[in-house]
This record gives sequence, C-alpha cells and structure tokens, in this order.
Amino acid sequence: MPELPEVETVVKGLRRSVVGYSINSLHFSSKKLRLPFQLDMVEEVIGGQIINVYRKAKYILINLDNGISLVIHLGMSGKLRASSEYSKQKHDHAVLELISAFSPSLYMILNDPRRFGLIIAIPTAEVENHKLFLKMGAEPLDAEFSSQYLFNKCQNRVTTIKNLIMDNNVVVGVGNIYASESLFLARINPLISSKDLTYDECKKLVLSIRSTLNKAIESGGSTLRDYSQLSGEAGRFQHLFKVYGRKGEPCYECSTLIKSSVISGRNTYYCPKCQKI
DNA sequence: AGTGAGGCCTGAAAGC
DNA sequence: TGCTTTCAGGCCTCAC
Repeated sequence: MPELPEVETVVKGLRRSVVGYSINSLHFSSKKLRLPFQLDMVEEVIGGQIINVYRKAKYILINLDNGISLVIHLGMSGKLRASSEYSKQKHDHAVLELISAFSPSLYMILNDPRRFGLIIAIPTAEVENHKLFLKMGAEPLDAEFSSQYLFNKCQNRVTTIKNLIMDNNVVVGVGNIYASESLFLARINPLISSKDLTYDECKKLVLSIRSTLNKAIESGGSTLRDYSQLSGEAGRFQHLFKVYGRKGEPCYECSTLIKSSVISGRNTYYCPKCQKI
C-alpha cells in the first residue's frame, strides 16, 4: 500500500533512472483504472523526453520536454517496476518503452491489481489548475503546513481531528496509518472534535505528522537503496508502528491495551491512556 | 456548503 | 480441506 513516503521513494528512484529517456511506445491494458485512459494520450507522449519527476500529494508527475506531463497515482495496490525486458504480469495496465542514446532501452510498467490508481497525460501548464490538484490542501512537509494553518482549519470544521488530517483539502498525503501514528505521537485522541484542539496541540500535531512521515521516508528508502530494480515495495516503517494494527496489545509507553474505533468507516488505533480525551 | 456514507476493486486472511 | 465472507485502502460521487 503506497503511502506518501513510498510514493516519495518511488519518485526519487524514477528521477535517478528515467530522466533523459524518451518514450518510444506506450501500451495499455483493456481494463479501466480510476480514470479511463485518454485515447489521444499515446500520440501526445510518444517522442517526449523525460526532463523531471516529482511528487505532488500522492501523485507522481513526469514532465516531458514537449509540454506534456504524465500523472500517475498508485492507488493502494499500484506498483511501478522498471526492467530492461518486458515480461507480462497479471494486472499490468500500462507499459512504457523508454529509449536513450546513451543507455539500453528500459521498460516502465504500472501494475495495479485493485485498479484504484490512474495514469493520464495533461499539458504541464495546466497541472496546477487540473481538477485533481485544484482544491488540494497543504503539503505536510512544506512550510505552508504550519501550526497556525492547522489551527485555523480546526476552528472552521465540525469533525473529528482524525477526519480532519485525513482530508486532502486540508493536508495531503496523510493516510489512515499515518493519521493514527501521528495522533499517538502528539498524544491527541483521534475522536475529539477538531474545534477542541488548542493552538499548542495543533503545533504538536504538525510536528508529529512531519516527523512520522519523514521517519517513514527514511525507513521506506533504506530498503530501496538499490534502484537497479525500481519497485513500489513496502519499506520497513511497519516495524515502527506504535499503535496501528496493535489492537489489544500493550502500549509501548504505558502498557495500557491499544484500542480501536471506527471513524468514518476507517479503523483507528490509539492508546486510551496516552491519548486521553 | 459541509459532512459522512457508500462504492470502486482484488486478494489475503478469517470464518464456517 | 474448500468454500464464503470480511477487510484493507485512497479518493470520488452522491445524498442529507
């Protein structure tokens, strides 16, 4: 399940392995992903040279030198792999053949069993105003995600703090796992109303979200240091979970048993003592 | 308008 | 053992 840290890791890997290559061919499977493939997409991207790869929320953006950008999302089961030869695997949905004057050709494949992901092409100039990105909240690792920013958002909403930090219109890239982990680190109960958070608690939460994501990027990256095979495989951050998936197990801080509650249909884990209401 | 529920989708795991 | 059900997750659409 690619969370923001894994997307970041994949992006770093792509940047090292595919920048400079040109797209020689592009093939799709017949199955639809979250958004359908555009029929004219193939013509637009063929011949384009990859000049940059970066992350925006959990989206991977690949800029081409012809003014077109590929936008890829891994959903929850998506993986990108790269290899010098293409051998078909179940759930391959897009296959890009990349060529370069200086290196052997390379195949980049999007594989996504659950098809929650997407791959589309849009003009680079329109990325910022595209439907997918228009109403997007702050990047959690950027300065715009400040204590004051979060505090203001908390005041204007009627929902639990857990729902608020998972809302992409507030802050992007905080999935179910990192919401639980960050709230534990900040010692804030996930069930409390966002309006009840003090400024100091917001400050603590901002720092906790940043720290949790950064640690995950570090441990996600460590297993993927060798990018000879580009992969979306999970890193090692799951061994660092303090509360997620630990229902009924003792809290590492106080030995109280970890509880879980369903908030908006999502399992949420917390320590009832460390995260008192 | 803002909020929350439901749906998409497959495969692993749990339940029977 | 083999079948069925449940659950996981991001993000979109759609009622209230």
